[in-house]
Amino acid sequence: MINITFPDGSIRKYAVGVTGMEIAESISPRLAQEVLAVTVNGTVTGLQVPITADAGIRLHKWEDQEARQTFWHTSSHLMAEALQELYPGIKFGIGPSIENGFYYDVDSPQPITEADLEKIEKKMMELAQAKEPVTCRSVSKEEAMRIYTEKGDQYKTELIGDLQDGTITFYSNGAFTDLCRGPHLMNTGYIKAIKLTSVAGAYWRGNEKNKMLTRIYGITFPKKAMLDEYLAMLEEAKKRDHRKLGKELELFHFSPRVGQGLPLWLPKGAALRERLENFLRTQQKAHGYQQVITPHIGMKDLYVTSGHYAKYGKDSFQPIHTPDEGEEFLLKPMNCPHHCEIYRFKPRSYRDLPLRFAEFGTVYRYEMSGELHGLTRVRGFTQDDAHLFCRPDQLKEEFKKVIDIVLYIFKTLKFNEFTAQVSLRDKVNREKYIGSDENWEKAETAIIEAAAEKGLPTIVEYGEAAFYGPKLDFMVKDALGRKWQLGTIQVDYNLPERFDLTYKGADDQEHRPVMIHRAPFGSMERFVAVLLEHTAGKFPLWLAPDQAVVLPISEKYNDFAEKVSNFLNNRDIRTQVDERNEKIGRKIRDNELKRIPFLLIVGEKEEAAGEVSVRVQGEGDKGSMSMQQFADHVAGLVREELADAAAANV
RNA sequence: GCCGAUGUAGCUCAGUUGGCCAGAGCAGCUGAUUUGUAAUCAGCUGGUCGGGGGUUCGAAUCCCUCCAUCGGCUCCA
Repeated sequence: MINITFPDGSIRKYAVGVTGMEIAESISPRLAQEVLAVTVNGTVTGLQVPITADAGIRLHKWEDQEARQTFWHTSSHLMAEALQELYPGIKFGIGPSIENGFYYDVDSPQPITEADLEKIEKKMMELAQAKEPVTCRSVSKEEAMRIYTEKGDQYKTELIGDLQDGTITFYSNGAFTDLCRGPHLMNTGYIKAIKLTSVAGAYWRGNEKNKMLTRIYGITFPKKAMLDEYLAMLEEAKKRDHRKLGKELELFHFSPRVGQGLPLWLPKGAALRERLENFLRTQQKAHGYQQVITPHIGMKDLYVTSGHYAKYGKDSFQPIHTPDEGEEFLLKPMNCPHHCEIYRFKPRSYRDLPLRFAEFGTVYRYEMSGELHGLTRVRGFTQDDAHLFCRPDQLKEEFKKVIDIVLYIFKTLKFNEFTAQVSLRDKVNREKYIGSDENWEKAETAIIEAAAEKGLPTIVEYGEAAFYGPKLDFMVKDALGRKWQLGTIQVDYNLPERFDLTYKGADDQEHRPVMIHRAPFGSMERFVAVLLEHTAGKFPLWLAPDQAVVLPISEKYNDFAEKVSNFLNNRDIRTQVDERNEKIGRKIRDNELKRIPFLLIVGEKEEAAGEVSVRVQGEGDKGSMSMQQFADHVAGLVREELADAAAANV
């Protein structure tokens, strides 16, 4: 007998070799129906796998991520089974579960397009309804290799080559057998709803130089209703797409004549951006930053010195030549070298440090055409950049202060769900980075310690560092759950060396400063994009391009409406008048759709009393109040929005 | 850049197997209406059917090519 310990601490005895499913059945038939996977001693496994020794277990229902991952992983095998039947000769790459669903990379003799998905879904459904059991067997590396070599499968043999003998397992469902670590569902019958979402190309093993395979994405559910719900959720998310909202709310526009990836900010978008910039400028001023301004181009040599040219030069916009071809300039792809030259303007003393140079610097990068994406990935954008030059002993404190600014901004804008990612060098490919190991280690330590001391939960990613130093990146998701890097803070020992930056220490010796690169928004473009998707265009009051629109009942009250508008604009409440010759219902509808926070209806009553009738966006009529009362109300709300965050910024 | 899909008026979309001067709603303009809390009525304007080339008696529709967009991959200083 073996002891099985449950999460609540209770212990039951079972025969050796009991499976997760048998345990579930022994507890209740209902549980046995709902359970999809089991964690045994911390490892998720299939319910069909025998347990041979004392163990702690947790049974997973759909609500648990572990159950869904197992469910989707089996779904990818089910899809593979269907594909194998429909496309004889097809070869398989990898087919994992992902955050929402699964995919399988395949190399098919005949092309598979979106038109084929329905056919594949139908076949999958057929196989699912057969409730084929999923079985597992261990094989030796030699045997595994032999099986796939016989099939002439270059993909699986390559994968097996990287595996250790004794750990190799095959999973089968119906006629399909796959090299796989598991875990899997008991059988394919759990899968009741199937949607293959898209086909895409994907390089084998993620390497651009390898063959491109066909990746088929899908998602499955144990109930039909859950699929419908999921699809409805996707539809909702599409409504929040910043590209759609940007058009509807007249914030920005892309013109093919200007060029792809080069956004044109419309008046309302520019107003929004200006608010954000002013907000940050104010913060930075309070934190001892000084604004600087630098040109949009610089001599090529500047970027050769910084090392950026060697790294990105050939993939960038090509140099601009002077008419006599004597000199070469680059469109500024980053601000750091310019700020280094500002540092070099005069000899610096240890007493001057830290120096904090901030600039809303517009930069241009030649992103490959397929990488462009709305405002989140563009070729011309403005960084809310700053470079902090400090003494080594000031580094950690400075870094922590920057974390404070980033958190303050996220808090104010209610980005409550973000991931703080420590981006370090690739563990193997050290040649992609410049600078000494010693400096890299110092920089990495500074970041990790500063984050820890701020109590900031972080994840660590290798290979995500900038080529000159490690970063702390703040990632936020868009409406469809895609992660984007917004804020970034970077430690750099390299550029100060390359630009030979020094300061005179108290010891009368020259010393090397450390540099912090930071951009709390990341870029104005990307930040506005993510903000749009988070708020669905309902910006906080302090940011709304128009805070109130006055709606006269008829043209007779246009003069009074004008008066109200002037009154409010004089009190810094951004107000417009809707003077169109339309019925009030129409004006309300149109301005509600434009997400105007306050609509002020004025007619005979209001004019006589000197009042406005207030409607709150999405909430309807709130009754009337005097112009002064309304102005006070709005000012109070704005103060609250900004003060809340200030209070949190200890 | 790579794989796949899409591209019709400022916006959202119809356009049967290739066949009369290419349609609708919204927006815009003009007029009527002077309106009380989510779309007043009427008329008008507006389109090289993404660009270029080809097939055909005839192309929005079929083929080639380029451009742009969308979903991925790769990349992201």
